Amino acid sequence: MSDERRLAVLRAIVEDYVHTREPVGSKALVERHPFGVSSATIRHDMAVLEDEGLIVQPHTSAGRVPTDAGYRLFVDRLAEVRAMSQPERKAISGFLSGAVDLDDVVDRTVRLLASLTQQVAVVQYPSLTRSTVRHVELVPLGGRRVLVVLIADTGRVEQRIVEAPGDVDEHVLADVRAKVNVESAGRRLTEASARLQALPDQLEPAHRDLVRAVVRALDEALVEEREERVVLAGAANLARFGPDFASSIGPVLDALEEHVVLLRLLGELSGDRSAVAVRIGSEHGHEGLRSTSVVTSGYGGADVVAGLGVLGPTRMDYPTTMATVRAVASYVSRLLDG
Amino acid sequence: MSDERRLAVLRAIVEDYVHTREPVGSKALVERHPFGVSSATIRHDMAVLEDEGLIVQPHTSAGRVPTDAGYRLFVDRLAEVRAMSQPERKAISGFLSGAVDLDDVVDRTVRLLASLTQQVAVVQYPSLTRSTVRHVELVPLGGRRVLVVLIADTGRVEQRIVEAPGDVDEHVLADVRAKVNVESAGRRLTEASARLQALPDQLEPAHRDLVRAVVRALDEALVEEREERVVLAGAANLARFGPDFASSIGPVLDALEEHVVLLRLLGELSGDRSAVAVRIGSEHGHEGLRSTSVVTSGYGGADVVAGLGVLGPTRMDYPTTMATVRAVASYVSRLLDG
DNA sequence: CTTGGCACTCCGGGTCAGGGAGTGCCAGCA
DNA sequence: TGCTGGCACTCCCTGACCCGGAGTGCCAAG
Repeated sequence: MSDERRLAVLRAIVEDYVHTREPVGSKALVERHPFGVSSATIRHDMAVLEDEGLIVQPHTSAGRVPTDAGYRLFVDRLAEVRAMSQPERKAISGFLSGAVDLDDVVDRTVRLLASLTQQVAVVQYPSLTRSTVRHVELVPLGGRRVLVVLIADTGRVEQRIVEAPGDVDEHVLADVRAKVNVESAGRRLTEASARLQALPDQLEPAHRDLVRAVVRALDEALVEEREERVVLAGAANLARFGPDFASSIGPVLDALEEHVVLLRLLGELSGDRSAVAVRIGSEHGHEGLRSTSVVTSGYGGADVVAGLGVLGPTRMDYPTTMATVRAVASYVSRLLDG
Repeated sequence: MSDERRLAVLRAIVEDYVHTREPVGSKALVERHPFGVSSATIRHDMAVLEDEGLIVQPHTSAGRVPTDAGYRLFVDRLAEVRAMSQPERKAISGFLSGAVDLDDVVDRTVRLLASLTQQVAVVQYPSLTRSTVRHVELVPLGGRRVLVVLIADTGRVEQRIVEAPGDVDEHVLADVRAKVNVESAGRRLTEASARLQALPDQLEPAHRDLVRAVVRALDEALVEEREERVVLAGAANLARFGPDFASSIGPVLDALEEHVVLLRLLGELSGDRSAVAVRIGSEHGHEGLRSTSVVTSGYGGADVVAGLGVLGPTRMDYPTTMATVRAVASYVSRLLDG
């Protein structure tokens, strides 16, 4: 039994199905691919592939369609990741390099991904946890209110307004600002958080409550990560996935609105975070995303800080999509490093 | 010709159609509504209403469906705006009052609107142009880079990083900061912008370039308004609008992603900006939104600064939707004022 | 102005038959 | 052992057809 040909058949089925969107039969297969054997032989191979759970037929006497497991095998062993052409690379770097600030980078990235892949794109904001504190600024807003601004080295800015226990004195605040910066500037966020915890006790009792309030606000921004923002684009492409997808569109939109779900998808990157990861159909535990696949990659320079990716039908062009995601991730990383 | 009854018929058709989602015929109409006349009479009225362009029949020998003009008349003259019940009001204010900052207010508002109306909700961030400057902060980031932070009285914060012509001196920066604040704090943004333009010339030539860079950054944030952000939620509800809506879902998602379109919808508020406005079907010029209606209202306290609203099928429950939008807008306004 | 009656239209669902695509199996062959 | 052509079978899809129901427009009479 030619193990090799069977895999070639699987690959052909995946490719044809992605292309035609219709179950592919043995006859059509031998016509389009030079296997050098007859359709009967292919039928035999198909029967075996079906036994192995890699393909199914929607009805008796219909062509075959890949299962999630089939796509998985295709991705793991059969797909040659397509290389991007020179013009494509030019277009990507050109479009991204026009960005003026971090928000703009994220915005352009997500739109670029959506339009290149014609799927739904998701980009996570560079996470705070892995980056370092560049500066902390405290701005008196009058009365007892103080604006706390945290600037990370990724260019990300977080702000909180805190209510001090009593009226805020300019000079005291300047003093606190200096001390907070000494403890946190240049350090990893988690480390900064730890050092700040000890800060109130080192100061005069009269200022402790103010410092506690400030530290609490910083801590929220530093540790809680609750502001793990994601941006998405290309939701309209869902409608282009075809009529067979129409029934899933509601649940998928639902899932897309739950940013927690998206963050989980982006966060669960295996081993090498900067590699492209693919999760197919039911592989990600979410019910509403059963008929979709997600192609993700980490990005953000040497120390990978966030994820981006696209979501499309399980019946997607994996090689091209993976190539695009990888290329975009690498360009964004380069951009943020520089 | 009983003009009055004809309008009652129109109202009944709208209400029944919204409820059943199916063309409504003369017979079903007299069964459900106590007109006190026979179906033949109603048929006559319907023929007239059709002549007037208020209703149409999808095919010969089908029931009638309201046209955009029919809905328009319904909204303008026939709909009693439903009052919200006490528990509903409680729920709204309760949910909104838990917000911790401006982002949170906007976020909660849009989600609340979406879940109350089961439609797509849109909320515009309070606009900068109408508000005043609370404070401008300049933070040296080391080397030639300066972070410019603009705080508006709405709680909104804008930041820009500028590249100074040369290395930045702490004291010079403090001086510039003080001068900038004198010129801008407490003033309308447009006014602040104007005054800042003149600032560079009043300073020592050595600092002019730095000041110019800072002023340019502020001006971007102040005048360009390019950051007119909108947030939306409930896109998944599009799938619930029914199968007859399925074909429009793609174009609508497209339109939703073009924030410019949404801003236009929210911005075009007539006369009394705090009143509820309704735009039906083709009334808003956008092709992709032909089968949707938009219910909007301004919000943001005495000086209305932004818009919010919902988007749903033209076949929507206008009275309830309008009541909800009005209630939410008024609660958010109260919240931001306090 | 309203009403009952009537003829007419058209949609939607149900049935039915035929063609096509695809399958599984088998016997024969290299 | 593996490949092949042949064959019978299954099932979907399409189009044709028919029928019932809901709805309409019109009309003549109250």
